[in-house]
Amino acid sequence: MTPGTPTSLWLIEDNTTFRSSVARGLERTGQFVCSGSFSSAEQALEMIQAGNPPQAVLIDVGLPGMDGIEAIQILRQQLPKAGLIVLTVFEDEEKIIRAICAGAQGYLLKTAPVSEIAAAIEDVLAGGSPMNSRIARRVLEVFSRLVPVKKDYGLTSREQEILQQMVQGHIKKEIAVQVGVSIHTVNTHMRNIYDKLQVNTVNGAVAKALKERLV
Amino acid sequence: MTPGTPTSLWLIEDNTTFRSSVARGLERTGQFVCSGSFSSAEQALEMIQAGNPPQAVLIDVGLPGMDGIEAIQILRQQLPKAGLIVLTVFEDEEKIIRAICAGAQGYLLKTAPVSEIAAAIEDVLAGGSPMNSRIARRVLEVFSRLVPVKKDYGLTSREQEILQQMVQGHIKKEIAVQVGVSIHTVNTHMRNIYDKLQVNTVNGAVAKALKERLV
DNA sequence: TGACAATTCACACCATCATGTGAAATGCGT
DNA sequence: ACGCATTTCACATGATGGTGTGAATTGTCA
Repeated sequence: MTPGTPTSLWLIEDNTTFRSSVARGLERTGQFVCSGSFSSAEQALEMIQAGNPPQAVLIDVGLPGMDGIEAIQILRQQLPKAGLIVLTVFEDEEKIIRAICAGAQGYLLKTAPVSEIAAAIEDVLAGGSPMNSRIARRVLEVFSRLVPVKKDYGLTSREQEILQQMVQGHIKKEIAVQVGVSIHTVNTHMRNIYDKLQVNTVNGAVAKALKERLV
Repeated sequence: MTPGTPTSLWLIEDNTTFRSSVARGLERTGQFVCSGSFSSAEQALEMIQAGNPPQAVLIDVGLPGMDGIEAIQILRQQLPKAGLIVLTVFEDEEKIIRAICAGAQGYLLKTAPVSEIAAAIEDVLAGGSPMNSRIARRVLEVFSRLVPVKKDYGLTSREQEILQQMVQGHIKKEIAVQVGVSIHTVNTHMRNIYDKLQVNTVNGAVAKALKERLV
């Protein structure tokens, strides 16, 4: 990046001291110019109307007033071309997930040094998604929970097939027709499934199947 | 990390030249010792039986023979305590996702310098998930598409509570005791839940609750 | 205060499920 | 050829679930 083309930034952060500190640190590199500095999301959103959009936005999700997640959603809509980086203390899993789903492209901790923040901004604008690795771990955990590794309870293919039908909300009678066997057979398979999964109700089996992605 | 406690590593990579190069580079730091160096996943899996498991594994997913994804799954099961880092060329999205779902905790490009690989290993063992930022971007994109939007079926708090109990595999009688109401009340709530979720069996409700993260 | 949602409880009927018990056919590997 | 797992089917009984119907209480909001 040549000194002649600094990247324009917005900072949204209620802690004025911290905000100024980051702004000064980033500007000192010569790579950035802070064209907006706001203590609330509302202020930043007003500024959008005035034009002159930034190339990247650093936003704290623990803001007073408007919910940080909501702010990210709106910024993503209003500034589709801008890089959007969340700068935060270590949040709970749910908040991280929601921020990502809202459209955040980077996720850094406030403890990150200015050099790391600067690198992250460039990274986001180059098509990457810099993330603190501990946050990344959380993301991957949730991610793989959505599609976890199949545990092996030794279910046979027929048992898996019937369990899958159960997960789809069908009752035994329907499954019998669907699979093409008698209801007695379905009954027997269900018993064996219960034994193998160590449950004793349909809902227990369905819950276990979905939680552990057995089907 | 003191020089007296090097981290034991396995490298699984079919390109012998590259593998040796990485091994030498990592050992030269004094932080690591390559206790295993394999050109196929099969070889590594055999070694597991012999005991002496590594603290971390670097694996290429573009291996000949056994599918790299499958290898990761088995390694994750057999070496649950080991850090598992994928070292690869830039793969297609589907492969990245599957590797992560299989249990990979880090995802680096083969072009990464040894210093970055070394840092990544330490990072994984410290509870992080270092990822190349371009790969992270791909993950976030899929992620934000994959995570279901929490639909609002207008379940009341009591209904949510009872649905949650159902998901845990309890039967109505048990729920009545647990929640502290009569079984008739549980019955009524379940009816309303069925109406709202548009299902008519427990397993249907449980399935919907888990699939759409209602509980 | 009156409308409305949420929560609670009750009875009854039939459907469905869980479980004990028994048995037969098939296929696979040793 | 023999054992073993898988899959199939059957009968029976008590427990549990699903649904129609009705009603009382509580709290909230207009």
